[in-house]
Amino acid sequence: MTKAKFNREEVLDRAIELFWQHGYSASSMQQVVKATGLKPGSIYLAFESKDGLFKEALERYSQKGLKKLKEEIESAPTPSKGICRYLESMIKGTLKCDYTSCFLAKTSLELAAENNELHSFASSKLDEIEDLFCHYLEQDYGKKEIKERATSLMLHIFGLGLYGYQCSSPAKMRKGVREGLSWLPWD
Amino acid sequence: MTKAKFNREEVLDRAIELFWQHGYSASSMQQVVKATGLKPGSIYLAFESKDGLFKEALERYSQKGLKKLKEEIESAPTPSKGICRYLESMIKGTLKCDYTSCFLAKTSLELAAENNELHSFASSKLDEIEDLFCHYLEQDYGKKEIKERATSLMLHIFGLGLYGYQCSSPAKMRKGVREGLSWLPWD
DNA sequence: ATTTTTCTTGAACGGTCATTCAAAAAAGGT
DNA sequence: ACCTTTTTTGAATGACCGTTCAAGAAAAAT
Repeated sequence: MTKAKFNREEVLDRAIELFWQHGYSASSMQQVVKATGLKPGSIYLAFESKDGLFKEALERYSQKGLKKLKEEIESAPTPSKGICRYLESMIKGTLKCDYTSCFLAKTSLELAAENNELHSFASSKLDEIEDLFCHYLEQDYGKKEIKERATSLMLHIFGLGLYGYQCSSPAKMRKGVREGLSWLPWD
Repeated sequence: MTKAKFNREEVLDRAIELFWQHGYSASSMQQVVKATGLKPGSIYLAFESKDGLFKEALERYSQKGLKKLKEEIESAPTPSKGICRYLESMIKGTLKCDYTSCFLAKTSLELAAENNELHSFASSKLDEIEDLFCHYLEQDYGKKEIKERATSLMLHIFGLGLYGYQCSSPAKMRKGVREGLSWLPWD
C-alpha cells in the first residue's frame, strides 16, 4: 500500500512553515519528516539534502512573495498607494502569527556568518525586492529621490519584521512607520 | 598544574562573540569549550547550562550596550545629536564585522517561536532601549511627537542590523536612514 | 504478461549534541 | 600541618543530528 508520488508544492509549503518558524539550524530533518509525512528516503531523493530542500523552500517563498507584492501594487490606484496597502497588511499580519518577519530576511540574518549559498541566495532575493520598489516608485516620484526612499522602505520592512515580535500593538507600529515614511500617500 | 579560577567576564565576552555570530542553535557547547579554553565541567559548574550561559551573555551585552548608548548621548551637545552619532557609528560598524545587527535583536528573532525565557529576556531589554530613547527625546522635542519617533528609531535600528548584512555601502544606508529620520539634527 | 524504471520504506549509520561525574588538584580555614 | 570545601579535569552518557541503503511496491515501457 504505497502512496502515490507526493505533491511537491504541498511539501514545500510545509517546509516553509517549519523553516520560517524555527529557522535553519533549529529545524531538524526529523521534524521535516513529521511535518510532511514523507519518509527520509523520499525527501532525500527529491531534494538531495537539507540545504537543497531549504533552498527550494526559499525559492518558492520568494516567488509567492514577489507575486503578492506586485499584485498588491498593481491593483492599487497608484504604485505608492499600493505600497501603503502592502505595509498596512504587514502590520496587521504581525498579530496573526508568531513568525512574522520575512522568511528571506530571517534566513539572511541567521546564516550571515556562515556565508554559504543559502545566505547569498536569500540576500539576492531581498535585493530584487528593493529593485522592484525602485521600479514602482519611479512612477510616482522624481528620479532624484527614489533610491533613498527605496532603501528607507527596506529599512522599515526589515525593522517591522523584528519589531513585530516585540510589540503587540499594530497602532503603535503604524504610527512609527508613518513617521518614517511620511512621503507616502497615507490616507 | 591546574589553572586558577577563571575570569568570568572574559569568558562571557568570548561567549558573546560566539553566540552573536552564529546564533543560539548553531553554537555548540563544544565550540564554547574551544572558544573559552574551559572544560565542560567548569562551564556547567559556573553557568549551569547552555541557556544559563547564553542568558548571562545577553545580560552582559545589554549592560555594555546601554552604557555605551548613554555615554554617547550624554557626551553630545544635545541628546538628539548624540542619537545621530550613535546611528552613524552603527552604520560604520556594519563594515567592520560580519555579525552586526544587535545581539539582542538577533536573539529575539531567532527564538521568537520558542517563546522561552531567553526570548522574553531579549525582548524586555529591547523595550528598555526604546524607553531610553523616549527619555532622551523628551529633552529636545515636544511630548506629542516623541513616542512615534522613538518607535521610528527602533524600526531603523532593527532595519539597519538586517540591512547591514545585505548592503555593503555605508553611504547608501546613511541616505536611507536620513530619509526616514529627517527630524534628527543631521549636520 | 513481463521487464525495467521510478519511487517508497524504515531501520541503521557514524557523528555531534548538551550534559554528567568520579577523580584529581587547588584554595581556604583552623 | 591538616582537614574541608571549591574548582578543574576529560572521558563517558544517551539522545538526536543529517544522511544512506537494501529491499519492496507502484508505475511505465515493452
